[in-house]
Amino acid sequence: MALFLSKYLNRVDKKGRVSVPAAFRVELAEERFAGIIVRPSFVSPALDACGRQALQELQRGVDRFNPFTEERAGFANAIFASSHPAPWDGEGRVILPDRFLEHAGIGDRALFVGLGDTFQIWEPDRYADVEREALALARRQRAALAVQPAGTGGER
Amino acid sequence: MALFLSKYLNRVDKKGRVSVPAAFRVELAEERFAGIIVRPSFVSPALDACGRQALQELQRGVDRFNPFTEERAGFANAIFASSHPAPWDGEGRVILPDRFLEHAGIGDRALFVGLGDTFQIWEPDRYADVEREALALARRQRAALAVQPAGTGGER
DNA sequence: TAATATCCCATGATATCCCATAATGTCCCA
DNA sequence: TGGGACATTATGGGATATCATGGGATATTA
Repeated sequence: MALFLSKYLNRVDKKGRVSVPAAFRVELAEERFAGIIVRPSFVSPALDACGRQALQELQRGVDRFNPFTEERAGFANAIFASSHPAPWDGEGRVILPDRFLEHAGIGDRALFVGLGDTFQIWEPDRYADVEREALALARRQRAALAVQPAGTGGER
Repeated sequence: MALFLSKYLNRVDKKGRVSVPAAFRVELAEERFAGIIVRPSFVSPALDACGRQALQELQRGVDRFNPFTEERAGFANAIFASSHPAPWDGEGRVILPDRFLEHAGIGDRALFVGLGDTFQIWEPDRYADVEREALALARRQRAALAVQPAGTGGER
């Protein structure tokens, strides 16, 4: 399974292209689809990204709901309609839709942030604040992480 | 299997033609029938669409009902009788029946919305409301999706 | 034969491909 | 262990292909 680590700051050129960090591309090398799936985060001014397989597994999750129900439609809209496939070119660059750049406030710099099985894309300055808070929270709650027995997890 | 993602806003020209987004056509490239199957959604002012194969799978769902029951007839009518095959031309455009356009309130703009294994076609302004509610639902109920088995998560 | 749909070609905008380059990393061997 | 050769990466830009769109000409159908 993919494991996205560390942070990478890349430029958005005037054609709108950004390099996906080589380390992230390696994690996705097995995928059929040569690129990433991006969507605006529900909760932050940032973009969530992952490989296509991860979304296909979500499809199975949505399939559990009965067809023609509001619940199912709601989730499908939130997940699939807002997710955009961004294939990369020969150099590993993708183009992000304008509406996504606006959501994240991204201009000509994009910060790729590894989050384990997914990663995010941030406007660098905005991320700096969030990171400070995240670290503080992690310090306060570190006990909660330590005690989880191996394997049961599933919850995040 | 086909996976329809993202949203695409296309124009309906005065001949009634609309381009099916290239990304969607790629998902349907394997199908025998070169086009899409469309029907008015029976819950929203929108059109449901998919490839021919997906409809064949719905057929199997309907087959579970006993023949000659009202239930079965009801679904069969709702699904098959109201489904219209729309072949695309050399440029990937289809013509939607007038009564469908009326049902969805579509004038000269059509928004194609990917919903995973199917997609919908909306009048853009009408869809905006749906999207807002879907995102609100997703924020509230994030957990319902994240906990799906296999532990792959992917959602945050 | 009228109305409609299909085919075919043209066009501008946009994305993709391809090549070049500088900077950084990596490797290998003295 | 040092240092030079080589590979990889991020980045830039020009040429090319694709896409959505428009419209005329031809074929279908009622």
